[in-house]
Amino acid sequence: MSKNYTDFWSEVGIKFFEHWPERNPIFGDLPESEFTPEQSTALADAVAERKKQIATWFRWQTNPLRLGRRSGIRGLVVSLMKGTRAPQKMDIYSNKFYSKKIKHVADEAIRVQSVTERGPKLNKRRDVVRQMYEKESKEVKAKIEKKYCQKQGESPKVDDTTKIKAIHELGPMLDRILQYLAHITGGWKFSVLMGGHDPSTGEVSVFNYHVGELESGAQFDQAFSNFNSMQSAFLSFVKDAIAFESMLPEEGDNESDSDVKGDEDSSSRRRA
DNA sequence: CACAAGAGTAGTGAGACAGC
DNA sequence: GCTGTCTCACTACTCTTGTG
Repeated sequence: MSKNYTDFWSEVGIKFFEHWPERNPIFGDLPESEFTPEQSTALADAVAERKKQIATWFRWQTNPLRLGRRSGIRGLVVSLMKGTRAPQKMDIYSNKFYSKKIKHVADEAIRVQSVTERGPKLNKRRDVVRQMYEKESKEVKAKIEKKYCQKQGESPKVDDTTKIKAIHELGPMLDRILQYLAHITGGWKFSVLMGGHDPSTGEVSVFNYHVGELESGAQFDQAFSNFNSMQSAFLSFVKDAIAFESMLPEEGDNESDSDVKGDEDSSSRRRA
């Protein structure tokens, strides 16, 4: 996945500084030939800093997390595929203690140092969290450490709202995936049967999705005369499978995390 | 094959903004 | 006014690729 971006960043840098020369905001109209060595160094540092900022901005613009927020479909795909980075100890510490004891310290630091920009403010808060965590007692650190270890192997929790949203977006999501698969397989056709408990109705629902059609426009479900009976058989299968699953013992998540809410409740497991 | 370098990802809280 | 989304700068981490 790694690519050589050296030329790209050089080009971006050239274009950017053509439009917005870094020396303008620092030294105004003073020509470069009149710079002192210190000013030249300061300018070089500012340019390097600006390049870093541009790279960060570019990465943010192409960050799937951000893109995922834009549309439900992509967002869902991203949310299904995410998970390569577990929350860090600092994240857990902040999450747990921010409002209780970090916020007022951070606010005070921001006020004293007259930080006004959003970026530097965020950095200050992160800095305060880091410093406070370092000064924390062994007990607190041990707690955070324990939680951190738990989070590493933990699957994301899914509540009913998430499930309903995911079910509603199955069609468009599958469409994107299957269209892509059809493309890279050189035109394979797909028929997907899916079903399960639908929290929005409380019933077991089944859906079908197809890629590929005949000259008449008919997809597999229309082209195959017995498709309805096939779907009925699948519905029965799903119901039986759900009934079987409900007889299995609950998965051990006994080391319950009192902070985690919205866990799947037992009523939603008693399916149709 | 081991290592280094660089690219990509996920997350943080606040504030701005849009839409209802 | 409320709610949800986007943006900001930065870092720790993972993943991929290049090099010796």
